[in-house]
Amino acid sequence: MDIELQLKGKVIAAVKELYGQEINENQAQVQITRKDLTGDFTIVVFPLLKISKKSPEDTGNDIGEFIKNSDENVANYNVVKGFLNIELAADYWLNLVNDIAKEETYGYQPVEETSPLMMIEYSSPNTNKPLHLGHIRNNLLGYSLSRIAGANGYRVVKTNIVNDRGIHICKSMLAWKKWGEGATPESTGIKGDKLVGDYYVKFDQEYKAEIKAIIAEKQNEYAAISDAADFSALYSDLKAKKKTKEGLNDAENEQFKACEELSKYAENNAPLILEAREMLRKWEAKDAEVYKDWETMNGWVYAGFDVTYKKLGVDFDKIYYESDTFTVGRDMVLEGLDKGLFYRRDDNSVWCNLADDGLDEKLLLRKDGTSVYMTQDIGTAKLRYDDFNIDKMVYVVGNEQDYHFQVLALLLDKLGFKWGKDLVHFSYGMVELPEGKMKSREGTVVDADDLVDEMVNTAREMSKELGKLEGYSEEEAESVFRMIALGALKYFILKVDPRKNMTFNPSESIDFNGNTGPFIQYTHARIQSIFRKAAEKGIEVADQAPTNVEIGEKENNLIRMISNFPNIVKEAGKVFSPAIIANFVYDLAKEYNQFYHDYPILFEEDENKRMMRLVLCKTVGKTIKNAMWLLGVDVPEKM
RNA sequence: GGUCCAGUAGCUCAGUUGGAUAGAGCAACAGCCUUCUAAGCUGUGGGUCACAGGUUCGAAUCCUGUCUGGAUCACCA
Repeated sequence: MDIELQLKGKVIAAVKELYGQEINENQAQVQITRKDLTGDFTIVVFPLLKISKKSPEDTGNDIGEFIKNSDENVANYNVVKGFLNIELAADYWLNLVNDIAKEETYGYQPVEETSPLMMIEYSSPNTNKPLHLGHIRNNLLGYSLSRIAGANGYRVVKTNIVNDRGIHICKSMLAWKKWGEGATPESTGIKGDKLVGDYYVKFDQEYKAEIKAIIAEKQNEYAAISDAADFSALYSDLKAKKKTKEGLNDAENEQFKACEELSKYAENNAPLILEAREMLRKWEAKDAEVYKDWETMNGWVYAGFDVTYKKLGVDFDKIYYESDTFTVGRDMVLEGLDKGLFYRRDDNSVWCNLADDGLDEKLLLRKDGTSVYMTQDIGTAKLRYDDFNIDKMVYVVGNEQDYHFQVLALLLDKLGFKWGKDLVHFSYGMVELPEGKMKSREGTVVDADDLVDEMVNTAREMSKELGKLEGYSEEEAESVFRMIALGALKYFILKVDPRKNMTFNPSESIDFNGNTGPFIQYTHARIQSIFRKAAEKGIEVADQAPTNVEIGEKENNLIRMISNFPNIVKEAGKVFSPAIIANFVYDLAKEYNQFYHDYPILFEEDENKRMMRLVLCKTVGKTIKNAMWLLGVDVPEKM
């Protein structure tokens, strides 16, 4: 029974009884009372003044009196300005605590065989680079969302699409072939994904050098810029100026065009890129040698990714590889072409016209018949649809892909996927450094493994300094350090509204005090400590609280907060936001710590009060644990 | 240029189905451990909610315009 709804009903009944008018639910506004005022729920009477034809105060008093007389849960009321504050009886709250105390999975809805199935795609790495901070946000969001969806009654399949194919892999492979001298993760002791990433960087460096050389050689063929001393400086100046309001004048425009043309020529004709493209062609033709190298290098990368995923505590139920899906996508597109959904241009490329939906034309197959990004996503969708009976598909992908997913939804719908039209692109913001975006060229990328390791080290140092893990074995202590480190990192990332860009300052390490994961974990550990002490003292904690006790202000606040948890879970599931859970559990922990500070628990002399507080502590602890679980964060018994 | 997203304290962020005096944390300063874990608690200072209009009993929240930042509009993925 939802007390808010019940009060709403009372308001509607009161207005009918007192003023003889039917009002709808929106006019009966019930909200939680501000903390600094007396009361539990507040009814806003302003919308009712036109009906009552009385002052706000009189209207409030009328309705308050009516509700007090007709609802046994209501103990009192008061009216401040146009706000009617309702106070509920202590019994009501204590019964609520006892209800909550009975439920082990408090806040979660049950999942059955017949529950709808939600597939959540996240992570989706390329196999040419190790995972970095941006991927961490993606992974943590995806993982948390999968748990939130589960708590909202969905069967969940966590999935990952690995972009293991394409020119980027060939670049790494080529550099390794040329300069690697047979290096392997074993021979160098370097983690597989890092090793492959190093060769990707190596390729880029050499490629840039070649481009520069070509530009130097060909610059004099472009009249507008032939006498420029520094090509790259000129080009970037022009680019910058083009973005300003002033724009470029005619002469500068000529120069700009020449720059663009020349750099494009150089980029497309550097020997290295030509070689890489040749390699991609060979791969598509299943050339034995290229294929073998590709499998080897990808194998290294997967081994490296597995380590990182494990470190982060995320996993998948089903992994797809683009190398398996892109041909399926091509077939789907060709099928769509037969059905007249798409069309072929003179140059043999295949397109879809989305003008009716307010969008552009979109390329689906290149003129040489090969797949693009979109083709691959269509193929992946097909395979997934064959494998699972998907009711809802969620893609956790950065907001830079907003347009892509808008198009994908339309295409999948046209191709007849029932979940296509309302697939969810869970679009999250970028992680930025104080100076702006992370740039691999400038070495400002924050590596995922390094970051986690650093956090664990900090947690270890801090814990040892505080010396609170006496009696724990080395192993047990290590697992607590890891729990705290990950708690700090995960909470730091998940507490921010996912849609927004967020800033991460690597020079200021992630905090362990204040609004942080460890603060919440600490609160949980504190609660468990009380129960250890209770056991020592021989106090047995009952399952249910006695109901014939008074409750204080902070106790009342706590009960109100935990009773709201199921609503928070629903809301988080509805709008796909772990941040809502994170902010809730922080407020709860903060409130609990105040209670803990101000109220004696084990030292309370009144036995009934003591038991009531103990049961309350138990429900708070459980709520914290369940909320943190939804974020993918474990809570320790001791820290 | 078109489209989308954002702008709240020195910094990082909450708060948007319109509601009361806009909240936390960090940083600064001042307190609280001979009772349950001080990774805690209490207090002080810090705000033109980007700007200008509008809608109304009431706007950080909704609408319009402007400014600023970001993303996107590829035969890259």
